[in-house]
Amino acid sequence: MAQLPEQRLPVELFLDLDRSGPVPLYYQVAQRLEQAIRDETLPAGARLENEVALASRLGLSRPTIRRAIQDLVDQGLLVRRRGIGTQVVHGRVTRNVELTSLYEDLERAGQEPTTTVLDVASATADERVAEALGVPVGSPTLHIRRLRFADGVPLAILDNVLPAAYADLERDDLERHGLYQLLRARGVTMRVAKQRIGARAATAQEADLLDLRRGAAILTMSRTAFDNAGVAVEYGQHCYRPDRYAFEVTLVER
Amino acid sequence: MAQLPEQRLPVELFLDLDRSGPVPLYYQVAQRLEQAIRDETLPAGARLENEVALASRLGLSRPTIRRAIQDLVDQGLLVRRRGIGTQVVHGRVTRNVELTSLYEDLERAGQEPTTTVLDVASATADERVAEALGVPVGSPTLHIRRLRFADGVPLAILDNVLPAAYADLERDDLERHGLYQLLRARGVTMRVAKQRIGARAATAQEADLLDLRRGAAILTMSRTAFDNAGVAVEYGQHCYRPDRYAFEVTLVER
DNA sequence: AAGTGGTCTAGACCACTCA
DNA sequence: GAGTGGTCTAGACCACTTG
Repeated sequence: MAQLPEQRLPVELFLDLDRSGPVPLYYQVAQRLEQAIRDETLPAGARLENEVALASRLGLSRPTIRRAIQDLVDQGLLVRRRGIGTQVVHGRVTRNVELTSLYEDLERAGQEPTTTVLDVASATADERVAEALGVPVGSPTLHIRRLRFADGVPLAILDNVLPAAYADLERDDLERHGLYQLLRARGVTMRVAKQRIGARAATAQEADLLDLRRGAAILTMSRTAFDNAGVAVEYGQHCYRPDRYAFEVTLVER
Repeated sequence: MAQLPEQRLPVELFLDLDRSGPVPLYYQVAQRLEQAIRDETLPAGARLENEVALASRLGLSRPTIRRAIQDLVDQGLLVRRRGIGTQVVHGRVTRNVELTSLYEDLERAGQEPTTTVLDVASATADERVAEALGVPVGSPTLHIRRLRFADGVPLAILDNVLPAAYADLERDDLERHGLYQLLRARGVTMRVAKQRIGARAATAQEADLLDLRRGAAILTMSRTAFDNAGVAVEYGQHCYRPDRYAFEVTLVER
């Protein structure tokens, strides 16, 4: 595969770094590099200037530059080889799957998300829920069952269980906003999510809700999300219409 | 949620750090911390000793300790909060989904993977393949179609396309080893993979091969993998029996 | 031999949280 | 105010790749 020559990015790209604001320097650098990759100022295969030179040219220390580059490596945009250099990965640039909710994914994709709340009820944790949330069996919880539409077409059935601390979530709020939005508005920060993605045949009820034939294939995802204290915030079991939704994942070897 | 007291890990855990060998110090530290979490020496919710104290106690610099901790944060095992400290995440500890192949996943799970090669043939890249591999339309490629069994039960149909550089892959090798094993044996290092996971109904042929009813739900995954030069090595389209396979993914907010 | 990224050090100052 | 993680610096030495 053709090895493109080293690319010296114009310093101008980095002239507006803000050293006094709250945004870290490595983040500002990473943003500008990412932009250069996305608009193909740095095309696939291009070799980056070496770290030491780049650092000195931008007036930053090498660790700061390294941190910026590492972030892009972790996103699958760059590849580093010792003794060789840093290059832009070939292949289409995909958005990173961050810890977002379906609602936000749809908004970003320009599809209009709407929600019908099928059920909101207090309940106690059975064994499965207790295991997932890390609470004792029988603990009070809130069960939510929603139907999510994209541009008016039914897309997913969302079953969620939350610890009782969030029992004051209102039906109205859930119709108008995504669950993660509502949680964030109460100061909860989701930090880690463990997901399991599978498939199965739709039940009669699911097929009915999603406007599918009974027994049609559906995509399933179960997830437990944890906040920045490491405590489970939410356990969800979702199923999606596979003709309208898929998961994108980028894996990077560290 | 209960906040467990600070946990001072015994220095003994870290006494056998090897400063002369090729294994980085941060990696050795991360391994020992991970082990302590997995065997619940550090139980869920436990607070770690602060970075500065830990560094001085182990005779390492703070950046080295930070790097070790960061690795575990990226794996979803630890959570950090400024002004508060570092804690072990609640919830079951899951193995990290690394950039592995199905063959290796099965081996690690103790299921015996076997493979039937359905077809191996040279071909030229159509538009879809060209796009995925980043090669011109019409480029020579190698198509491979395999049926993968776990403990003798059909599990997945694996369709793969590779650049012509790997056209010498033998049917025999493919029956006996995983594709990624064979690639690694030729010095290829996979670094980045972009996957798309979905579902659909099985075709008659797929149902036949996987021992399912026609129209049964199957789990699908398409993937492009890139080597450490950022060049596409493999494009795969796989489908799985959903009653015997699912994808596990851990997401971490950076 | 020259050039690259990988690791490690020893500090410094800051922002945030809690009592 | 004391303690925590977050950022940043300016070096150093090493391992690896290429010519």
